Amino acid sequence: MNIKPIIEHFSNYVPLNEMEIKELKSKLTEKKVKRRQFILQEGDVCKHSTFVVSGCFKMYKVDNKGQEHNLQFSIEDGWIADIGSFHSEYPSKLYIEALEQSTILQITKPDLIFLYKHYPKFDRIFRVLIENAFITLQKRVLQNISSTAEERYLDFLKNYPNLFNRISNVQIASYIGVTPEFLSKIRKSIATK
Amino acid sequence: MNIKPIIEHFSNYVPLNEMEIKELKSKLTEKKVKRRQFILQEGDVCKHSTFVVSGCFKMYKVDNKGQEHNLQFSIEDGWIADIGSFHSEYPSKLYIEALEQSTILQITKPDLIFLYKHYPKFDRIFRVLIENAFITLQKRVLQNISSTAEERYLDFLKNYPNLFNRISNVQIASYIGVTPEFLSKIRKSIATK
DNA sequence: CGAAAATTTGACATGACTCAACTGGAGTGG
DNA sequence: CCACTCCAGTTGAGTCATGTCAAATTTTCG
Repeated sequence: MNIKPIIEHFSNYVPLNEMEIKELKSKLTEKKVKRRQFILQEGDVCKHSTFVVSGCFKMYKVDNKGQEHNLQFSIEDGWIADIGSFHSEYPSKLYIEALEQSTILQITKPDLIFLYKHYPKFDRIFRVLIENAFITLQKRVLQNISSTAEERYLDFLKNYPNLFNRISNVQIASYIGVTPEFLSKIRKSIATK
Repeated sequence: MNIKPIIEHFSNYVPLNEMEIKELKSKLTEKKVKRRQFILQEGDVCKHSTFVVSGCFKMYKVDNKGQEHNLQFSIEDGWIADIGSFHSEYPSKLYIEALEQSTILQITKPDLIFLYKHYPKFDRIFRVLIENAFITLQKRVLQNISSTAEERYLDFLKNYPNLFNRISNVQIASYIGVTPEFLSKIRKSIATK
């Protein structure tokens, strides 16, 4: 199991000592996931918080018309989980699906709580991680309520330059909240400028 | 200074001991704020994290057409701050304004960091607080990208039953991302059902 | 190679915005 | 207590942004 990526990831926030690394390692499980494979499906409780070592995931909701709405993408060095379900242990309304062949490291809630309890540094690390995620999400809400679809698309390209050439426009459309057809028209209109 | 509300608020997560209460108290500042008064304006760094003891606030962005877009409301027992600006110490793009005469308790970033450093329990508490805020915000994003304006309005009424009879429809419209005129039409259409 | 998915295009429908006008309180000052 | 203003809310006409559906074309990946 290669835990180097996650150790380096944490070290960006607070360096871990030997003991913390050892304990963390003992709680992590490595998994290989194929394209189109799910690591969470609607109705299941989200049992793991997932760190992406390599590959790409989307988390989305399916509405009552059967349409998918992307809430989040995660690539290497990112996290993905339905935090609401993970903490409350209620069934999730979301899906998490691999967009590419991926390698992940997972931790369960009891194991994470063990780390919080015995190594308070993890409280700190995850506080900062989620603060950053919160800030990102807040920007997205502001954009949703104040920008046109074209602006949201251009902002997506700017904010995720390493993503847009890796996922399909269908996925981007679902993320910015428009139909694929309309995104296609937006792209055409941008191109002819 | 009445710090009882904030102590009880924290105790919902983790009980504080005497020492922690004493230190917390020494870091908090109480303020009275009048209706329409700002506690944050665009261009200023958000210097305080604010706990609302009583009253009501809105946090919003003004777009380049001069229109306001409400990002968040906070009433008694809630928090409000531009967390991005607070942590990065960059100028904020947001306003925070009192909708009612209010009483608040504020803490600065250095004081909060002092608490984090010496009383790790606060890392825990604020991790949980922001996790909850994150979950709430995630639901809102999902709604924005998957619901009609009418659905968003009905959900607002359901999710904030103690708010909708306290703020104007102009404010609600700005929060759910429609014009006041269109909200008026939505309300009429709902009423005639 | 072949099937499935992604993308594009066009005609048409509708949700939501803009602007301007009007109504009806809730304060406020004389 | 009246006249006045100010703001929230409503209404309607016209417009624009975006969605729907169906079909043709291209790309991707197994």
